[in-house]
Amino acid sequence: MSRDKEDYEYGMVLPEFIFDDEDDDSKSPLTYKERRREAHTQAEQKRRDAIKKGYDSLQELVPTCQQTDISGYKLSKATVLQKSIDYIQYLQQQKKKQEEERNGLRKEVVALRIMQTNYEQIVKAQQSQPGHTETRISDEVKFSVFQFIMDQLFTTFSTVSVSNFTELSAGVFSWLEEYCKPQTLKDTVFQVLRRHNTNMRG
DNA sequence: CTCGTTCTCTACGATTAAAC
DNA sequence: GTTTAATCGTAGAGAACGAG
Repeated sequence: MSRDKEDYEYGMVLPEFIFDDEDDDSKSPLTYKERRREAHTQAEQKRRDAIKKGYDSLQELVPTCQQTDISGYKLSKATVLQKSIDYIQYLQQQKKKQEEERNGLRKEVVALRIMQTNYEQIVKAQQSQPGHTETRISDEVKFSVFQFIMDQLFTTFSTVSVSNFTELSAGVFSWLEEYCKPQTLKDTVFQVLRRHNTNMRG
């Protein structure tokens, strides 16, 4: 491979084949310099095509870039880049939000599992109490008990003032204290059960 | 390691087309 | 008519890489 000294001044891009016929100018009408220039032009074109392809792919990927602008013209490269940046930032925000939501739900699941375990233990303890016998209580009796309790609560609640929130919350607290005590509710239940038994006998 | 070759990037001027 | 953005061809610098 022999080249003129002046050729080195360009320090340019060329595939090996360009130099193949260097010693025989009759094969090509183009000078060495011209051939180098053409090859470089081609390479540059190829590079620009790759960049263009990259912009096109980006535009296809980003939903906000998929439509052309109002006038119907293709979005500028700067716009494609800016919209892509905006979209990536939006996705990052979404991801963060979803992660927070997921963590919240996980905590909720843990709390609910603890509650479930507690309730299961309560049920288990009640079932294993000495003297406990499983007796079937009819839906009719259950409904009477429920109805009686609710009637009584409703009657007593009617004394609570609901004219504004302050009075309502104050009223609710004293109402709970007075009418929703376990002992009171227990008495109510016994009362209705007794009445039910009397009716059955009579 | 040096040298030659190839690849990649930047810069610049010219041109074109759309927007203002 | 001017401005702006995109595209093209060209030149040159430097990194990357393989051969010797």
